[in-house]
Amino acid sequence: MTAPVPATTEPPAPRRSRRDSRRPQLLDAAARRFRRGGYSATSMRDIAGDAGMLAGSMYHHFPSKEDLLVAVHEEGIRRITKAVEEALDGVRGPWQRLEAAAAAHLAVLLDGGDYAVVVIRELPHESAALRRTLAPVRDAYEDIFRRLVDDLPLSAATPRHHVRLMLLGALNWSQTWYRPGGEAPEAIARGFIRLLRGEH
Amino acid sequence: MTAPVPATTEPPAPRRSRRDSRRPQLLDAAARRFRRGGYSATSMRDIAGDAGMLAGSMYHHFPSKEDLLVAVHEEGIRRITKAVEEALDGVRGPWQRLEAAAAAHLAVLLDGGDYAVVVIRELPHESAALRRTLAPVRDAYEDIFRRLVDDLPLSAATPRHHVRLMLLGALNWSQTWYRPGGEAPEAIARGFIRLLRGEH
DNA sequence: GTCTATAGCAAGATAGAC
DNA sequence: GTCTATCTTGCTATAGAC
Repeated sequence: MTAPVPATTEPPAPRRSRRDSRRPQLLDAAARRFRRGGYSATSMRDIAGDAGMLAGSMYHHFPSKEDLLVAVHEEGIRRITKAVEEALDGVRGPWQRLEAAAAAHLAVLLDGGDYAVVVIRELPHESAALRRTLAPVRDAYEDIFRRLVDDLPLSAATPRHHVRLMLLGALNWSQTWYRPGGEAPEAIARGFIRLLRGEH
Repeated sequence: MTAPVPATTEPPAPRRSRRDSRRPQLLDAAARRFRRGGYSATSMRDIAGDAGMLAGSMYHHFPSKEDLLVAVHEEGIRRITKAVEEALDGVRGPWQRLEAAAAAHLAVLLDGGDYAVVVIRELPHESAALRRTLAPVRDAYEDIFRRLVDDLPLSAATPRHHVRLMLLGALNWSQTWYRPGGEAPEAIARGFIRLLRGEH
């Protein structure tokens, strides 16, 4: 038996019932549907059907459709934050760090599945719960990029918020034109950073 | 009386009944609602109410909700194309032309009302009719920027599609963070173009 | 934990009076 | 051209059997 050590990694993880085994599948199905059709156009029947159950059964796992959206958002932000922080680990040089973060952001957004796309595209105007609960978490994520841009060696006259907004806008918009099999996320990120550095 | 000259400007304009006077108001209301709440979450009753009529009455003007969305898109693309072409008129110098187009695009998107926002954000995954009918028109609009980027004096090694995608992505994404009263669209466009030119 | 069954409601759309 | 009234369908969510 493992002694009750003070856990530093792996936070307590909200205690749910012993075997809420279908919850991840429901969340996956929801993320996929929300991505493809949007939140409003997706029905609980759609999601339940994808997970192999009937609509009524979902309410054992999630109390409402809105809670489902919040859960997808939480998971999406968790994944994208983790990916970016891991990509930054050990990288030195301000431009190199910005490029690493951009590449990781893009990789999760374009190849990392449905959660991140929902976070980026399904804006919180859908739900008041989303705004209240998740706006701070989103802001915390954007702060990573704010700090990376602050570290760049730019002239004092260059408005740094333009750099951040331009890069994040270009990255986030990419999910509208990207098609799997095209240019790799790392290549796109490298290209965008090169342009920002004025190399052309 | 005007003789039936072969019209070159002002295309025939789909003949509707003599006094379809409420149609513009309905279209305005729809654009506003689609922008704020999204297409799926907006009901015909919402739109009709905003225009001061009941839901059933709308069907005298538009045969379906989807037709309403298509009409909003058409009008939005028309406005944004017109604004950019007018902004380009008489401007010389490849970077100056790109900046003028970017500023006009941004001005319509941020201060120009609801139509353009719907065009940009309410992507055609909503409706098969949108994809078929309007994808070519959207592509034609993007071609304006493709040509402007082709005219830039860049080294042969610079991938020009990165320039176009980065700029349009940054511009289109701006409607997620822009707040009226902040930096003017022209200033944002100028800042983005300066970054692309490598001036920092 | 999933099912059947259904309550309760709002949606898009139509018919016909005025 | 707008109204009233309504049809039909689909939705979220709940209750209770198994």
